[in-house]
Amino acid sequence: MRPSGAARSIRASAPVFAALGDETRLQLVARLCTGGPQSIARLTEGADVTRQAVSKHLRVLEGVGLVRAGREGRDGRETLWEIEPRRLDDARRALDLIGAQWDAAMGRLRAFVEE
Amino acid sequence: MRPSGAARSIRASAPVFAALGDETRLQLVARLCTGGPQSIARLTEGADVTRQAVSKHLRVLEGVGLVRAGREGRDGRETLWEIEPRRLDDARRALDLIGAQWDAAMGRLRAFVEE
DNA sequence: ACGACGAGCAACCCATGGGTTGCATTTCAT
DNA sequence: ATGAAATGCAACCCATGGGTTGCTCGTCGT
Repeated sequence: MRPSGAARSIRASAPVFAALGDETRLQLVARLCTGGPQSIARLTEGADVTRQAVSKHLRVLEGVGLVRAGREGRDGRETLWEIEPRRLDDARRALDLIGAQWDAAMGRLRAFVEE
Repeated sequence: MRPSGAARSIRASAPVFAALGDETRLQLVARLCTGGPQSIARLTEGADVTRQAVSKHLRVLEGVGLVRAGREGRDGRETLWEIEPRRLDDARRALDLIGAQWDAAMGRLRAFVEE
């Protein structure tokens, strides 16, 4: 992959990091991972903010594709939200890419010094 | 590691994600990885913002430990900024942790279904 | 049919954040 | 010594973001 492609791919994942950058939101995705699909009401207990705040955060996470409003549970009034693990992988890959570039740079440096 | 420990560790890395969540900042760390330690002036070319903006962003990155103001170059007036790759690893580990919890949850689900 | 539950919508508050401009400071080159 | 380069500091602007409250709406249980 050409560096410019990598750079584009990295820049593109900034919104995902931004979404993960809020403590409440990060906690939400963590809970959705451990606890599986959950309703807003259930997510609100344990979060120290209002249900509305949780709702907003879910919309943000949905906006960057980290979370999805799944099919409703058997209870018609509640909606179950679930993680979209692929997006999580994307973010991880971006970090891997950056780290790899760094490692490559270190390798070049060592090669240069030992030359 | 107990789940509560993992949760704490995950929450703690929210600021790092927040720092990476800005496109300009993410680009900065990418460039610092590929290009090695660089001065503010050099980083400013190629970034479509003011030198002051770049400076501020570097402070932010420094605040979360993603970047360090290294020893000055041979030119006494310029300061070289370099990546702190350990912090990058921390962030990656946090994502791994979340992903692992998800995978474990999926494993439990499959086990339950196939039971 | 009525009350409780889950959730959406809208308005509002205010702090933070990204960005800029202007000026001061140190260091280097000539 | 004088000017240019690299940076810091400070004030300011304004948009966004996280949070709340109040109300409405659909749905379920009884």
